[in-house]
Order: sequence, then C-alpha cells, then structure tokens
Amino acid sequence: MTLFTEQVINIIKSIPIGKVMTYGQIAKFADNPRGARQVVRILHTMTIKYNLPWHRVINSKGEISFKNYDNGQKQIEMLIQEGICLNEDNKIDLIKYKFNPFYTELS
DNA sequence: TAAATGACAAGTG
DNA sequence: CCACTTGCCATTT
Repeated sequence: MTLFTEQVINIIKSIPIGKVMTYGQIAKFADNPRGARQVVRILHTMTIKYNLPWHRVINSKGEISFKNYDNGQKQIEMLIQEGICLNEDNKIDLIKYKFNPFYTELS
C-alpha cells in the first residue's frame, strides 16, 4: 500500500454524484502525473474492498474504456442514473461533468 | 532479478 | 478525427 494508492482511493471516493474524473487527472492530483495506469490497477484491486465509485472514472476521451465487456453497458446505465447524460457516441461531456477537487466550477 | 502487463495519456503525422 | 509511437510505473509472472 503506497501513499499514491491511498491518495487515489481518497480522490475517487471524493468524486460527487453527477461528476466524473479521468485517469490522468486522478493521477495528477495524487502527485503522480504519470500514474494513470496505476489508477487503473487500483480501481481493479480496490473497488470491492473500498466500495469505490469506479463508474465515475473514465479515460481522457470521455469514454468508458470497459465497454467491450458486459459491465461496460451497466456502467453507462449507472452514470445515467446519477444524472450524467451521454452524447450519441456514448461519450461523456467532460466540460460539463469533469470534477476538479481544487478549483471552483468553471463554465 | 528480469520481463511482461494494464479499464491510460500525450504527442505526432 | 484516426492510427501509431512513446512514456510510465506498481504489480504480477
């Protein structure tokens, strides 16, 4: 259990309903700008234990990276249930929904 | 101990 | 917008 791991867990848990974060962004806020892939691992490893809102974590394109599998579709529905609307390509509007812990909401 | 892996990112053409 | 390359690093093999 590294410090980075703890930070990532904290950040993910802090994502409010109706907002999402990208892997790169999470990695950055956890003091490891190059750690996007570790964020992925942490999601896989810690989701069950820590009850993380993994569905609010997406890639930098605003897409669900997991859509090949059954869970991908589930994730989309979960996000819709939380008030996040997807565009026609099942992409998330990052401008609207990206969560910035340290800044006030802009535009 | 070394090599492979991954729900990725950013840059380039 | 798409395809390809490079960087990245904790964990797993």
